Amino acid sequence: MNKDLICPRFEKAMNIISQRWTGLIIYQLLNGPQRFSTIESTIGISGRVLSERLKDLELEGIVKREVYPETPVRIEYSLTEKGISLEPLMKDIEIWSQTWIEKDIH
Amino acid sequence: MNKDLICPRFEKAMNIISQRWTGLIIYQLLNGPQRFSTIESTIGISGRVLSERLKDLELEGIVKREVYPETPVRIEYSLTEKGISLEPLMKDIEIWSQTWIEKDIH
DNA sequence: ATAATTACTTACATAAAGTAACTAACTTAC
DNA sequence: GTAAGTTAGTTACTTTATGTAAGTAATTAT
Repeated sequence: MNKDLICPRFEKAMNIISQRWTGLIIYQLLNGPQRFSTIESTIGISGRVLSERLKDLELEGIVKREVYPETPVRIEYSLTEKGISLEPLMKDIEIWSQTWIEKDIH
Repeated sequence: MNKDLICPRFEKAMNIISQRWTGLIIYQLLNGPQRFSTIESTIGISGRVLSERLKDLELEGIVKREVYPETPVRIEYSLTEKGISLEPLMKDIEIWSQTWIEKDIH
């Protein structure tokens, strides 16, 4: 009885973006390549879930992982072209939040 | 040690949008007012969670609930001005999905 | 030898979501 | 008038996701 089905591609995109933490990780990586511990402390995600999310995002082709064998090892996460293509979307959320979300919300 | 903190308003907005099902509910309501059972079957959410989400979205001022005392009762959910203001964002996700998500993904 | 660093992983606890049956209020069919 | 149907939920219970805190591997510094 439901006339208008939801486009599966839209649904897939929404599932990626709307997974907990994913948006903040991508937003954070728009500032340039970053290491695990930086992302972890900046957005306040647990290491367990960050590790999981970065793997998923790598599989989706949104995030790229690079190893620099220094001491201690440095691993940098950055956005691929596909990841960077999400920037306008992130900016939209930013702009929306500035209009519709109150200043004093914690 | 983390220079760039995340803007709390952005974070709040992201938390709303990125909560599971929220995006699809809003997207669905862009087609106009709809009743509980229609949303439920169109996006494939469980009644338990839909009920919860609609309450949250009403509290956020994004969704409006209206009762029509017919038989059986008709209750329509629709977007407020704040809700409608999310349309450009939804369209961006739609456009992004058309470029970056494969056709044959289920 | 001990401690420190980074990028994880593991085991366990808690919170969120899915499932399916149930309810309230009313109407229509038998 | 009793049973069955309708919508918009709720409730109890199960499964899945996330949080927490400790542990690991590789390497260097003290």
